[in-house]
Amino acid sequence: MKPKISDVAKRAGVSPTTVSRVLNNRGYISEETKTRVHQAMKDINYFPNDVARSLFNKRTNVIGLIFPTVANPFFGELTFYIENICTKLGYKVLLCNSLNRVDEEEKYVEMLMRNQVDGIIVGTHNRGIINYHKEHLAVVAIDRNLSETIPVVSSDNYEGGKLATELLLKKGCHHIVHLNGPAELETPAKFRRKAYEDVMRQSGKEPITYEIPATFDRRSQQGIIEQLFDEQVNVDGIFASDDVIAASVLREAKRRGRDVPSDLKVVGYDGTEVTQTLLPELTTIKQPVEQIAQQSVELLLQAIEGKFGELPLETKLPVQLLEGSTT
Amino acid sequence: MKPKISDVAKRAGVSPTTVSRVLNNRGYISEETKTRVHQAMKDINYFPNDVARSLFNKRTNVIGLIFPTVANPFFGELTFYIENICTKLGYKVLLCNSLNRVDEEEKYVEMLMRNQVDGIIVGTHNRGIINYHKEHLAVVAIDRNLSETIPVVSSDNYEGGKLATELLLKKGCHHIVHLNGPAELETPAKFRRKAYEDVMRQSGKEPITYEIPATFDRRSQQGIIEQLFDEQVNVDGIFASDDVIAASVLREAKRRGRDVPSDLKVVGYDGTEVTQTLLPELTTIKQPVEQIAQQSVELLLQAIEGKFGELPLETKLPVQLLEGSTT
DNA sequence: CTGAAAGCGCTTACAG
DNA sequence: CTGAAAGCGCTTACAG
Repeated sequence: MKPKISDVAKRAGVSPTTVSRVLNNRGYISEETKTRVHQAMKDINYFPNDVARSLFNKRTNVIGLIFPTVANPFFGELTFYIENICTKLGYKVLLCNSLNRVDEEEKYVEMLMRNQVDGIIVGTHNRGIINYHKEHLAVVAIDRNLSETIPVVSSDNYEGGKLATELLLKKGCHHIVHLNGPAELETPAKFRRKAYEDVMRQSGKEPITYEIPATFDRRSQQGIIEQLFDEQVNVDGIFASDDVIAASVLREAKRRGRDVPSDLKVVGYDGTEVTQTLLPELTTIKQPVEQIAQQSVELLLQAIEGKFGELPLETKLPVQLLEGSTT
Repeated sequence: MKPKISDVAKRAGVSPTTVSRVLNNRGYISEETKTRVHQAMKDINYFPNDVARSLFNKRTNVIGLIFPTVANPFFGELTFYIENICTKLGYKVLLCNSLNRVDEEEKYVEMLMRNQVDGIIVGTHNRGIINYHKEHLAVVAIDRNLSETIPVVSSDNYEGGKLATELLLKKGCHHIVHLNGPAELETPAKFRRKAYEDVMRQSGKEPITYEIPATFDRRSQQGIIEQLFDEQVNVDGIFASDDVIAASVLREAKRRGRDVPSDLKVVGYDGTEVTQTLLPELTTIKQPVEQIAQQSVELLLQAIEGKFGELPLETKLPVQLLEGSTT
């Protein structure tokens, strides 16, 4: 059996109350008792049971993370930073990969509620579920508009879309196509699309957007990309919704004998460390991943402390154009 | 206030005991009571508190994951699969990214213990800590020998190292260098090195291994790679310890005007989806990531159920050579 | 078929 | 400075 507080108490010859006080450094305790208790804890290799503590305190110091998949470099890196920051601040991270499937997300949210997490950071697209439980839940969204009252942290998507599109124009592209997630998702990524469309129209060009399903399913992504090449035979510039998609575009281009960048120019989005290492040639818009993590956690902790009204509903962080050799 | 079982009981006009029974589907309850209780739960939007349940049951259904960093595609993908499998089986995942730092791992293990996780899957190198707590802990290691009694799941590292080295030889390389983690870590990856050395010696060549620090620190990785190129001026084949390192090698080769594959051939290790998409040219040894996840979770659950003696201490899963254009 | 009581391991007023 | 009691929200013998 694992030792408990009463075992420590017995061995130190004090009451459980006193052991608890030593543990929490609360109230006055004589140095001598303190030492005896500490020694007893060591002797029997005692560790406090945080489950019991949480039950009493109504505070678990656990936060839930719901992302499509940490297998994607952007979410992997984001999760890494968030977890690190949380650990430093005494919070633990319960991880959920929903692949953007609505039914999964529903189950995850319920699971997190049952486990009494103090808050949730969400990077998936589902609006309804969170709202439903809102009263009891501190929530921050990353790059998703979940509701009118949930703070959103994101990169400056409009600026990113603008930088990407302007670069392609500057480099002489005439027939530029954009790949983006489904329009109905209402994510701030729609501002990437908006920027693309604005810039295109300003220079008298017709914007064309192909929509990639949100399910992170390679096959359907590949399908859309092939469709794009099939239908847009004159395409000479592609602004992809993320770097992995951009990589698939490069691959398909190669397969079709299109030379990059002379024949076709490609810009991605995200610019994670891994992408930068594996595919440094890719021109991309770099999101400030660590800053996004930092801001999200900070806002969430404030929400947990009950400072709802004072939280900024929108936090836009600066992007950076990284020019490689695909443009 | 969140509703609790007694609130449900009051509204349904029964005792808390009965509500608990309905919740757990235990014992005989009249259909009518069941319906009334369910209705009451709906009415007041009741969710069971799993913290209280865990306290009573001495079972949290949480498992801890300790990996260097989910920002690395291999661990990101592995974590994705593990989390998905766990969720299907009713387990939740508490995530820890230690970057292989021993002091962090120590803190993480203690944190997981305090949180009464049912088991831990470890993919970091530290031996001591886990042993210390062993009595109370179900543990499975991925690609790490943590102790003589902890089951290890890994890809067939020897076979992988053999395939990689033999391919480089077959392609006509004379001066092949291997990059691997620190030898003192005692990970099964040392069999990659062993295979490399065996194959080299069998063909009358001198094996040369450069050691990459385990800290996932780009700068020091880059330092070693530059050192390799500086010192091994005739190098015409490199077998890297993972795909990200291999990508850095390719980059450095380019910087130095070495043409791949005519001038220098490169083989990586891991072959994750992301690598395959971002850098399909890379020849690599593909680990069966999903199988590794599946096996690890299965073994851990068996360990949790107390079946220690019967567990295989070594599970080696088959690798696959993926030939790209870097060899 | 249903309920009152005790207890999971901890903490915090309250009393001394 | 220290301890006995009550309670966090749940579950499970035990009794009826």
